[in-house]
Amino acid sequence: MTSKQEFIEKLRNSSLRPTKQRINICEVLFNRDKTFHFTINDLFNLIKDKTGEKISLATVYNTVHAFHKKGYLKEIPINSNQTYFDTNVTDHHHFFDVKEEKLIDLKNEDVGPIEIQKSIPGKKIKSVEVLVKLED
Amino acid sequence: MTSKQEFIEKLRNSSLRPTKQRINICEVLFNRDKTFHFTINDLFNLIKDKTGEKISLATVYNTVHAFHKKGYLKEIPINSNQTYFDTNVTDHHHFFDVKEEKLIDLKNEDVGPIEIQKSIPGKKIKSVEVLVKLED
DNA sequence: ATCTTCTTTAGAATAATTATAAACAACGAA
DNA sequence: TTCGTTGTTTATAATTATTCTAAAGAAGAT
Repeated sequence: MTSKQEFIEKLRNSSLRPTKQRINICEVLFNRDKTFHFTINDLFNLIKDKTGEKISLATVYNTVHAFHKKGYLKEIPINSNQTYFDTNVTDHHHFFDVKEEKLIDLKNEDVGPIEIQKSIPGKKIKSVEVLVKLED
Repeated sequence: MTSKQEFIEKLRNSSLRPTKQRINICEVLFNRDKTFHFTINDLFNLIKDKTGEKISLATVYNTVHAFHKKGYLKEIPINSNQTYFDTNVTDHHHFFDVKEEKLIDLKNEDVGPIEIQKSIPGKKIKSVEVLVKLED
């Protein structure tokens, strides 16, 4: 359980003004034990349900993008009609159950180290992500 | 160089009627040495340029989806505004240049072996794909 | 307090994709 | 070949996720 005050500090330290909306989003996203996969729409509905306060969809987009940019959220690379985000920003990978359209976390120790032996001049590696598709 | 006749047979064998449009798409997609990454829009423009015949965007969508379903195309799992497809349906990995929105193939030997040490009961691994995002 | 800057917001704009339904083309049987 | 059936193409409309806009509001600094 993280206190509201800690979220406020975290936001300030990130040059993000601690608004009511951002604090609410923090509570929904980061007051959790387990990692959390979500879409913008999931989050939008959860905020209404959990905080009882209304928020604009645009603000959810703005905030998620801001958090993503600051490295507090990670985008999960799967093709879907909606973009998925993950509160677990540590290097880790995913199973994707194709039939059930469900994401499952892979702990880092579940996947051996990945060596990339090719490089592109002028570019550096930003992330290395594995998607393991599952079938029955 | 694959002949038009071979495409016609391939289509028939897949219970897809060999229409002029589908054959044109086959020529653009599969008459190649190297693997080919594309979006629907890329393909739509290429068909106009290469065959000189007009085609409806809806037909390109229909056909790409049909080919994907039959396993002749693979969807590349990146989050982008557009969906990318690949004519190389074998397991392989990709660089994605985030700035230029460009995909680059990684040969299998460019990536060390990937060990997945977790399994989900009742499910088996269908594919293991690595996406390496690049930045400047 | 006041001024500046950042943030929220509703709604409009954009853009990829999917749905619709009428015209058309391929197929198979007679 | 001709006819009837079924599958396909097409233009266009509809849908949907996301981004943009510009005005109102809130936070921070002086």
